[in-house]
Amino acid sequence: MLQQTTVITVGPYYRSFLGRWPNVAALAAAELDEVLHAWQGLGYYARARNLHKCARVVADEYGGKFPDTEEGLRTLPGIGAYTAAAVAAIAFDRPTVPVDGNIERVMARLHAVTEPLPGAKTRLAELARGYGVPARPGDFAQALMDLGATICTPRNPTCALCPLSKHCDARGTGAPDEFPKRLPKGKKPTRKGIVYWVEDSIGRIYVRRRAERGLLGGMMEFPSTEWEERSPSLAVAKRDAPVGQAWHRVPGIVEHTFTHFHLELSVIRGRGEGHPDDSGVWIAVEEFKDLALPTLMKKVAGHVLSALN
DNA sequence: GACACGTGGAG
DNA sequence: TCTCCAAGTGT
Repeated sequence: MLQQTTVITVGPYYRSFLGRWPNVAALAAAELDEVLHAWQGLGYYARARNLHKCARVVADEYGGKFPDTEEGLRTLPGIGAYTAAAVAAIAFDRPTVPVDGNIERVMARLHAVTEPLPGAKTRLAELARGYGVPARPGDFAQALMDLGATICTPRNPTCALCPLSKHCDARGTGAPDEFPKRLPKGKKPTRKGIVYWVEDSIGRIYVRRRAERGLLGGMMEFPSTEWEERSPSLAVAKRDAPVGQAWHRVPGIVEHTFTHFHLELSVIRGRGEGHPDDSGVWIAVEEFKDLALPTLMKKVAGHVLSALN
């Protein structure tokens, strides 16, 4: 959960997961659907699929016990270089140094590394591991991460409180907050599309499941045209609708920004029936809470519902 | 190595 | 309002 996500955001999800699935066996026994639903709003949904798959691998192939080496952990779904090292060090006291974004920043400042990220990753990891084998690997890692999270912060670092300030090369430059250097980011493209909000004779809405892989994988959605640089015309959208007829455009636009592109969606409302899609279901608005609806789709629903009032 | 992959809080 | 970025991983 903490991969690319703040502790504050994760907290409630973590407690909810632990309450509902207190151990690996319980999570392994859960349906992927339940897990995705519980994950909704947390983002990076591949993590939810990996977590679930990981629980099943540990339950089925490791007798419910996690491998206790970095190498063994590394083979599990969703566990990469950082998490394998972090679990090995913190849970199993293995002599290794996980390197997360916090530690990269601390090292970049301590040594005033001018090479920009992401190219500098290898160098920063070498620096973090260059202090010798830590006597208490878990504490060493968490000390550095917490230093980064609370004092050596991305903006406005509190150098006056930093136990390492006298050794910090970036502080000597007078602008420690300018480390680590980063390559300039490219501008995000904008994509556009048209969403189909289709209602049946008793007021239920048509939703379907997205493909397992890729963007919002496995989450539920309202059908839409492709999202491309140019939105299709309304005529084309109506012609290609997977379900529905008697369309009316809902005024306004739904906007959402993903990691790598902006999205602008128009919505058309229509009436329909039937099951054009294996993964499609008709569902009352009141039941949306039972679906794994990503934030984008909640915005769409909110947009349509507010337009009706 | 580069890119895809969400979301919300902070400044 | 807008940019930045967070206990990264998989392809």
